[in-house]
Amino acid sequence: MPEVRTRFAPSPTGFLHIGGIRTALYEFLWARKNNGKYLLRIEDTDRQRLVPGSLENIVQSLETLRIVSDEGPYWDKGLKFRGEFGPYIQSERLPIYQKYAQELIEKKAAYYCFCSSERLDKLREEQQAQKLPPKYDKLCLKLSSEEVSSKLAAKEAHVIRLNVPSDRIIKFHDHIHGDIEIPSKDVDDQVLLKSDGFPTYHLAVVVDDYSMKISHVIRADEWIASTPKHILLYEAFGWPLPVFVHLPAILSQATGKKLSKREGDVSVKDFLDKGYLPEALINFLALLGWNPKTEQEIFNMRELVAEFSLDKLNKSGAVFDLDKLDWFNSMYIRALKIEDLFARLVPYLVKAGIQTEKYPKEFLEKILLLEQSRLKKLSEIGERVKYFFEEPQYEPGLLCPPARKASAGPPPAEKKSEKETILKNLNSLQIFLQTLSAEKFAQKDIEAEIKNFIESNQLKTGEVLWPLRVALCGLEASPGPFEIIDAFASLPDGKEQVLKRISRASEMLF
RNA sequence: GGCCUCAUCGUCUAACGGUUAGGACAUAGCGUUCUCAACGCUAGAAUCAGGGUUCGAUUCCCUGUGAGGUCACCA
Repeated sequence: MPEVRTRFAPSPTGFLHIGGIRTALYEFLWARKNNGKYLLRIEDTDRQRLVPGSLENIVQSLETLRIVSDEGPYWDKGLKFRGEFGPYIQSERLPIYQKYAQELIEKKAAYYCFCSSERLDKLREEQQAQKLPPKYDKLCLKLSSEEVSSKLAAKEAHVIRLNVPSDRIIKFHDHIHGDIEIPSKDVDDQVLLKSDGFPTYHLAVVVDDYSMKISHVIRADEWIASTPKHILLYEAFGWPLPVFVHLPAILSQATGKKLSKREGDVSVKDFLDKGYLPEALINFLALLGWNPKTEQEIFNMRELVAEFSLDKLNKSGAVFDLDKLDWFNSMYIRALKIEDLFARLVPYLVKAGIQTEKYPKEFLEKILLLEQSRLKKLSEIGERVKYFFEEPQYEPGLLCPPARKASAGPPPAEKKSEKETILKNLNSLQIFLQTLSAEKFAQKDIEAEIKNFIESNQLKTGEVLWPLRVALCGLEASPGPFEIIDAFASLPDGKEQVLKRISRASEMLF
């Protein structure tokens, strides 16, 4: 069995998008699983669509996600290359493609075409008007060799086209879909070498996959329709076929169609910026089109390598479900150790305008820990912990706890007396807390102290804790008051801040 | 339109031709609880349709329907 060699071959036409990542992931996993090689190759043969910076984005996105290539470009304070089958950028391999294109001409598997784009457009229009599938009419195939030579000598613009026979059934085997047959009459005489001397995808991919000894061509299933062209090329060259693995598409939640760049926010960078962890993204994507046939859902990269198999790949397209991604993300956020949580979250605090350097690390760690199990995305942190850094703004009415749902029957209690109770509780709590030393504000003490206070004064828990909590954070939903006080306690003026917020709440109610 | 591919809860998906069609996300309810989150329990929710083959089809075959992909000097 030859060495397993896979490749991910994106075009630098923009940010790497999420579907590409899944393809790259499967290629990577399959190579690792078989102790083979996974390589990255850049397919930049379309000069018009090149987007500056996208090559760097692709390379860096893959590295962030730990999909590390054995050969191809990588980033190390600049773009570098490794591997013995280079160059790994197609625009640097032009002579190779031209040589092979010549070979195809000689073998009569391809021919020169001098047709203008105007003629091709017109031809296409006519065919469409007659409801025929648009195809090149092989006009230039009728040219004599003398005519071709003189046109070439006159430097007429030309391309090289694949000469597709009209009467064949082209068969190939796909690892996921099984045998696929496509009549050659439905296959166009594809341009292989463009008039600018660059190859099209079809020539370049076949030449490179062969030259780089690729054993498994794993790619999106939108390529199935053009695979017959590739088969014809392999045959013409007399090269052995790689294993084809056409992956089902990732579908948009909104449209049910193939996820596309036009829908926005599908680039890896967007997800990373929003605060999705690379591990969560990988885990989620791995399960979109593949599953281990067990009930395990959480996989790290090592486990994925161990479990991955091409046989467990799915046939049908999978909808990209953001809710499920959010769930994976929150699972991974919760699993983070405090140092890691701190390192990943602080940049988002900074982004939210919080001057983190002004606060003790212990304080910041405590508030991050408070939110750890509540976050779906890292980017949510700023808004959630804002109240620690500025006076919370809220309506006085929020200080009164909402009626319990259980007591649906009787009309809401008289607001006024409730308000008075809350005010009274807040005031006596204030006095009580003043008598406590600042050290007692740490959680294990403050919880006991306040609970004791409630009990000895025969107060209702909800009528003390709710207003206290709202006074501290100004939010309907938040972590518990003891935890919030505990966080404040790691500030030099923590006690004062807590008391100040309580007295402010009292004033609002008064 | 031609060609190709696909079809199990809303979503991701399990199920040697024999299961009360399983799990997860989401949703709802309950419990815990000062609120939220987390956690625990519970509920509803699916085999696209019609024909075969078979003692028996989610599973195999055919037809239909639906969805997606593709038909460039783009990848």
